[in-house]
Amino acid sequence: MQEQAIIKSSISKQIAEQLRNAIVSGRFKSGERLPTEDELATRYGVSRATVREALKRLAAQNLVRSRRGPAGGNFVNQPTHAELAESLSGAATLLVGLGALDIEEIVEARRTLQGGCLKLAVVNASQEQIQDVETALQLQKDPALSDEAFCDADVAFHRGLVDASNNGMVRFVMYSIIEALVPITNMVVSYVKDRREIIAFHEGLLLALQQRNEEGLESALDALLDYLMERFSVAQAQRKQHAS
Amino acid sequence: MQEQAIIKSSISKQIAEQLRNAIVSGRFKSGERLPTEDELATRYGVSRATVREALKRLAAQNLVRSRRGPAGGNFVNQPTHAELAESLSGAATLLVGLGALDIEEIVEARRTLQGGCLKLAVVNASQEQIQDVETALQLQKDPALSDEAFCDADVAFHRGLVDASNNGMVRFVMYSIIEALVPITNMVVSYVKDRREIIAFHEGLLLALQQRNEEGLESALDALLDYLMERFSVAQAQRKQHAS
DNA sequence: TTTATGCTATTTGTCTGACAAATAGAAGTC
DNA sequence: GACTTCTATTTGTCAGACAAATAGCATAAA
Repeated sequence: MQEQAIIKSSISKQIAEQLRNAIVSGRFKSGERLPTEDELATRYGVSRATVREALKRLAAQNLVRSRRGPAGGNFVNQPTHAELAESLSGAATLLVGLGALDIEEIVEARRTLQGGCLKLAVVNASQEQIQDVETALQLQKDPALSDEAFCDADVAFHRGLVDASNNGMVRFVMYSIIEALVPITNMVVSYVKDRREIIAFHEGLLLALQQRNEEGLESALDALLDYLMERFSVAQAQRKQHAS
Repeated sequence: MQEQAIIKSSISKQIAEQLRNAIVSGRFKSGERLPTEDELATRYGVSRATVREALKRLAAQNLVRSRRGPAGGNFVNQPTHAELAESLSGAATLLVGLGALDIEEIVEARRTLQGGCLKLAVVNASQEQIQDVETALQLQKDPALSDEAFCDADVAFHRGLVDASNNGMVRFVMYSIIEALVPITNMVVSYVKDRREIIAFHEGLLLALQQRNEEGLESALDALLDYLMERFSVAQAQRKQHAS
């Protein structure tokens, strides 16, 4: 006898909750196919439209994927690291966009948490991971890159750096900070046309990682953050002037 | 001339993207009302059902809230800290539930990142925040608490600790780790019936915070994690035995 | 035998139109 | 003035339909 309580939220939301619980608790395993929408509809005694709204809620959380066709359906999605990073970065950019986080806070957070992360990296980084970082840096060096592509490459570089920590949770967490920093990099890159300095910092980081030199890594990253903050305030001032 | 590319994703997903961008970029301000579903439908040239699926995707991210009635509609939602924490914890528990993160990783992440966080806390914690931590601990001491309530109080205590860092981004990030640790605490609490040890560790943490003793904080937290890990492996072994 | 082609059934994606439910505001009533 | 009632607006849900993708099978061609 479960107390189903008097529920005030919409049916589609409740169904989304139930399905979500079923997935998280393992009643539907990863990769498995959910019942068809029609069947869910009859099972819950609602229309397909309602079921679909529930499924779309889950899809927004990358919990289900859907495919059409006879072998299609709604599948429990094992979120890839990329998708996780995407949803995290979504949350982070949202916070920045809504002004719930300010730039100083984000930079401070990065400074605060990077130490431990880098410590892990120098211990755990595999040769392959170091190679990945190097590759990312090479890509970033291409002068033909648009500003946007340069920033993407920048994100890839920093992600590579935290990937080297070889810890999924740390990665999960640091990705969101990296993403939150994107607006800064963006502004600096587009106002300060010179990319060489950023590249130089990155080369320093890579070198220190290759030498497994923790202190070098920390000071290089600190210097990069100093540089970004300084240029950022300049760019911000310029933009303010333009606006006036 | 924008290259609109050949788009392969569903219309409702695209609309969700567009609305999301409009919100994040500030074209719809926080608290503002979006156009009615009917209007969005005609504006995008799709049916209301499609618009609704898009809106439900956003609702799942706590980006919009909806109310019925003449003064109702879909509103841009400034996510509260609680809602953010909720969606983060959702992501974290999901990861743990799906087995994408294992316990050792999470504990290692906590060890890795706590240092910086505590450093901030000893510097920035306000009297009020210290008081909040103390209150949370008092609540946790109530022997009448159910196991579940005890774990909730545990989460509240640790959240209070990271709140003391006074940095929104750090908080955002550490909340997810705290949440990911819940399954451990849960298991330890329900198998090892003695709560006094956990409470004792927490008292040590509180005291060190009050004294703004960073090293004390770190070692206390380390000890707590050691304790949890040890009890956790015991509990896990017991459970395995039961299962066999 | 192998490859190519088309058919068919299944499932999600979208549309249409309708009604139910909530509710803010106006109008009417005492 | 306080209360009730009515009305218009908007989201929530429903039912049924068709479009689009696609896996599997049958068939035809090489």
